[in-house]
Amino acid sequence: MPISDAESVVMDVLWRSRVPMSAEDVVAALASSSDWREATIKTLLNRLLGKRAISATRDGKRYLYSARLKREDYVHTESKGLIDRLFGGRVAPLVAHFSEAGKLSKKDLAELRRLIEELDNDA
Amino acid sequence: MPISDAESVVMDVLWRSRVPMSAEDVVAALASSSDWREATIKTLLNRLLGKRAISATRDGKRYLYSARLKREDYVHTESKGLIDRLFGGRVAPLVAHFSEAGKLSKKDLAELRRLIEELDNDA
DNA sequence: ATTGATAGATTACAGACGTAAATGAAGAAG
DNA sequence: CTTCTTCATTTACGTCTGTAATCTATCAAT
Repeated sequence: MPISDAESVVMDVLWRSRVPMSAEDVVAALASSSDWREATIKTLLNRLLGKRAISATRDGKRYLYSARLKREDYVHTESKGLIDRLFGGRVAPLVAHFSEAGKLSKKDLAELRRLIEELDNDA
Repeated sequence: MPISDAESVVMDVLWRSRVPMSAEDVVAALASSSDWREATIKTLLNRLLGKRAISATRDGKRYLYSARLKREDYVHTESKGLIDRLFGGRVAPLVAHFSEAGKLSKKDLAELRRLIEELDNDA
């Protein structure tokens, strides 16, 4: 089952914490960046449980939630999906697209150069 | 308004044709790659009209549809959205991700090398 | 003019999503 | 033991999506 946009925001909170979090913790973590009511966040936690993207272990009265889906896997699925749909499944055309749109920063450029070089050296 | 996945499949057909197409043409173009009923495609065309992503000009009995939203713009919105959400808004980390996952083909590598070189030369 | 075909417009309907309120159960307080 | 509090679970509800069927208007044929 795919993780929805709203759900992924909650996942982000859990991914950032290496420790299991209570619902209250999650609510607190999102207090500044979102204006979701607590009930909304509870719903999202439950849907994520249903999708088995997170797990919950009882801690007395409440539960502690932690990510079960790995961020890397999520990122990969999403990215591959987009690259398959829009760029024929290859990464270079995406980079070319951003290059042509003038959307490659100096930093990007430098990092890409370093990456390529590194790959060339070790292949 | 965002273009949905199903709608984008119809857009693809229109993007590929430099000529306006009738609904029947679109149905024909999708016959092999999808198993949508004609009614479904009509619905999608109408929704795209509603979103003003395509335009229709009467041609006797029927309409001829053509893309109004440019593919480049669509691709850019989608790609930027993903890169912002998952890679801090920069392209290089996405490439790094695929590199680490061992998902950069020889072809990708070569193309990236060429791209970087070209950008270096002209900057 | 009536009838049949055809293309577009309207309606349908279940599931996902964003957003949340209401309810229920279990522990804390008195 | 009864009551309050606090979580979690259930229910809600409008919109969007995927997927179509049906209705309607118009053009062609008789």
